[in-house]
Amino acid sequence: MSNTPVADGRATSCAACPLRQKRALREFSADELAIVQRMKTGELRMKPGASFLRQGERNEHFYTILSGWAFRYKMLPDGRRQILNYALPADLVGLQGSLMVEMEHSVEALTDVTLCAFPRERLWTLYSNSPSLAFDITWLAAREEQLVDEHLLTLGQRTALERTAYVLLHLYTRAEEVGLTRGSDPVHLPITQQHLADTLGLSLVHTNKTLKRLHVAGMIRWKDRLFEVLDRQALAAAAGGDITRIRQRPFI
Amino acid sequence: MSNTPVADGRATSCAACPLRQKRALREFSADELAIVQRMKTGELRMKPGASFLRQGERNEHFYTILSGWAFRYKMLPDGRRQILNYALPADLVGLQGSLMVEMEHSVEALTDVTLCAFPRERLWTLYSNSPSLAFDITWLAAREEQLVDEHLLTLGQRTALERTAYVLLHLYTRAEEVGLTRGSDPVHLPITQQHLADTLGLSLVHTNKTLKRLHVAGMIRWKDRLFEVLDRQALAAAAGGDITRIRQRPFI
DNA sequence: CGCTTGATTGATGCAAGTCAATTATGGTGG
DNA sequence: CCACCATAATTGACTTGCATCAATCAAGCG
Repeated sequence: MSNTPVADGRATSCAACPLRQKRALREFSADELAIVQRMKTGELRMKPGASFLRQGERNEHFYTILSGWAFRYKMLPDGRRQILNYALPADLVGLQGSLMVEMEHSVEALTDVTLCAFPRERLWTLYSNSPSLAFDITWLAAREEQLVDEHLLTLGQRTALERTAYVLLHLYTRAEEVGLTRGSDPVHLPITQQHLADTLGLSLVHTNKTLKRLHVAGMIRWKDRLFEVLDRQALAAAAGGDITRIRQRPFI
Repeated sequence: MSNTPVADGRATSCAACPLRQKRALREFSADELAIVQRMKTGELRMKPGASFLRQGERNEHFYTILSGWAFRYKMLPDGRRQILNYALPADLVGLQGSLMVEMEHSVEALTDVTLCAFPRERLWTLYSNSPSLAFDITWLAAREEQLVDEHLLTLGQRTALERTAYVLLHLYTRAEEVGLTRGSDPVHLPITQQHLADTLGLSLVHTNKTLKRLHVAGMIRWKDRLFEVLDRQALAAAAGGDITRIRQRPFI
């Protein structure tokens, strides 16, 4: 198999994928690159607020996030919403809907999002042609579950203050991991307090008051979508332990 | 490859695996059966209360539950415990610990448990030799995440009464799926109210009082480890929607 | 028979929810 | 340029769902 970049009308060739540069992501062989390239059908752009995967619907593609932020969520019939997790660049979304009959959650864009699309049928081809990539996909699924496990511990056992500290530190750390911190500290955190409340399982008002406590204590600054950790030690302590970091990770 | 059952000192041959009978589980080809058989190193028996996979430790095996109940949980340094999910026959546990460096949660037996053990290195062999089984493993990982997602919605958004109704209905349904209902109705539910409280993220006392409400309303009966759904309609309504059932599922 | 584990119940307190009003802030059309 | 509107953040007053504390009861069991 050739390692020549495939030239085709698509926006980006996988060999030139900007995500490949990231230190946190594992290297691909030329073979693997070619397989992913052949599986990719194109790119998709989403506007903030667009739900591109919806609970109850069958989805024909799954996606890797090339750029932007999104979030996975579930809703109850009466409108209560629980945000399950956030999806950042290099994260895989919609895999569940490709394996099962239909999606059991929805995914919505928070910023302009660029997605790399793979048709669900070709997942099977990938499993037949590349055990290593199949392994990576399982790894990503297991990693996602691990994050949800941690979130579950947070909602079930931590107090409002601990929860808030934990989730903020978690988001900050993940943004760092994929190089979303410009320069030193502040990250662009494209969520409202309502999103945070729906993540924490708290009311909007109480979320606001808890944030204020963290702010007054000098641990964080969050203004105009810019988020800054001022005292990581203290924030980690308030969260009840630091965040589990991932060394090297695969992505498709 | 032969479809003759492999005779070797092990307790059960995979071809004769009692779980194969279950309607809910997908059929295996002779090839697949042989591969699983070769991967299996033996069986393990656990006593109630034994934690056979532990948070922070590296585990050399992952397991399929052949019989019995177990639960996955995480703990905070100060002892607070969150039960993430329960593991019933045909469920896979410890996969995460085989993919990642170490376990991020623990698993403890609730009853006598028989496990089918697979060494972590052979997972790679399986991915190389059987795309279909690799696919099944990913399916199981995605399914587990789906269950945790639902649980997260429950803890984040549902009230104590809704939570309790939901989790009980969930457990009952899953027990049904793998044929744990003897005769018609009552299931052996091998958990204490403390387990349930740690699952729901509620205090023991409040869990007890909420159970009583469901009992008084004539929806459930739970006495001496025997659990019965008396009014499924009402219980589902109290839970805020019925449980997502799975038609056909794979297992390893 | 006393010990331990689990279930049950009442009294009291507090963390978080709800209600309601006010203050930015930015967009937009007259 | 400004009046108008919608979205988001903030704050105070009041309410409540769930936690905590503290007994009591029931059942197995060595």
